[in-house]
Amino acid sequence: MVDKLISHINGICLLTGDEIEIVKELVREKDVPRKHFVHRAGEIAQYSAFVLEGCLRSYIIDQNGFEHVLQFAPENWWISDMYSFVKQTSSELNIDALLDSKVLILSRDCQLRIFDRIPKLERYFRILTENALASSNHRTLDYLSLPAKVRYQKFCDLYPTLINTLPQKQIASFIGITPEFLSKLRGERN
Amino acid sequence: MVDKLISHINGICLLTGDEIEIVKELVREKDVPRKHFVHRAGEIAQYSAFVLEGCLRSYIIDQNGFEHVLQFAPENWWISDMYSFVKQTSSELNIDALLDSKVLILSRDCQLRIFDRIPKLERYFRILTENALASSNHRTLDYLSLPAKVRYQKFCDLYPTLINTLPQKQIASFIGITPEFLSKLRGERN
DNA sequence: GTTAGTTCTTAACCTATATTAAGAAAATCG
DNA sequence: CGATTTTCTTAATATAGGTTAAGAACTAAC
Repeated sequence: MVDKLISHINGICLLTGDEIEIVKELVREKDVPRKHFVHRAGEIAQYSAFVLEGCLRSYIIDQNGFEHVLQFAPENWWISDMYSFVKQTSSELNIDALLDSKVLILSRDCQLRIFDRIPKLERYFRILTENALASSNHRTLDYLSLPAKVRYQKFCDLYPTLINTLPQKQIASFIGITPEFLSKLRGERN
Repeated sequence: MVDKLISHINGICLLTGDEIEIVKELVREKDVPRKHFVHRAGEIAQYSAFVLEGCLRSYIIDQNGFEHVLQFAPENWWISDMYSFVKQTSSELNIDALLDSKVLILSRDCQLRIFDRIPKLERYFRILTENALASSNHRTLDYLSLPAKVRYQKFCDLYPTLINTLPQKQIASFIGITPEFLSKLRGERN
């Protein structure tokens, strides 16, 4: 199963046989059944997770007890609380599985140490982070400038797979509206 | 003036004398008077800018002609259209100066080439990008979970300098409300 | 220092989206 | 399979924040 990560890395920068071995030793495989947590608010994020199967999500719970989804992570995505993972401070995010999932976990410690041994991996993560930032910026702009209906349409275009596998209320939460309002939008002709 | 960038880099990973020389050759200093552009929507973002003095901003103009601020860049910040800069696709953002400013510009080309010569700089940008993503995530969560008034208070706490130097309408745009509504919020007791 | 352009404030009115509630449909689990 | 929980829909009502407009307060430019 680790091969899935290796080929993801190879898609960005080619690893030698030795380097592949090192990577294999650093990550640990883990099953995450639906509704089980990978990380909880209040803790420091020690790990980043690469999704082999299934789908995870990160979200906060606000003062009124409502959940707000920051990220979905289907197959081949990394997920963590970036803020806590990078600054090693207490986290506000929860990360759990929306479907029965299988992940690889990598600790921040290992990650930083590996950057010195395999600079290619620093490049790999630099590129992933750049892409994530670019997407995040896009999402912010959509938020600032588009009404909910258009944000929903864009979500459907961008993540057609998720539309069919995830409950609508999760998607409503991601685009920043209530499930009731999303249901209403969907009910409207065209 | 380039020294300002050098010490910013040194704050994250120490450069040798030789490396400093290389950096100095790669960037170009540029004056940007208030209201002048560093980058325009429709073009591909060739450059990222490091602000030496003054303050820049990136923003989109929506279908109704309204501006929405994605980022402010006061002294010692980098600014670019990350999406366009990374993917080398046509940009939707404008970047201009809110105050008379002085910047250093670095092309994507140079940046990528320098990563091979000075891996330390790949690390520098990897770390900056991680931090930017962590902040961006935070902003998204605030957006999803907090009312405008609280977002404004957090902005004041986070960027006390900007509150005094920038017009309120720019700040309203950044936190995602109209200037009229911000004025109303500020008028309310406590 | 006058003029012209911005920015800020206030207030009346409007709208997108939230809230509440209750039933229908679907998914999960024993 | 039936029972229970979760999700989805619909509709009535409520509200945060937008729109419009007009005057006041700044700022910049000559």
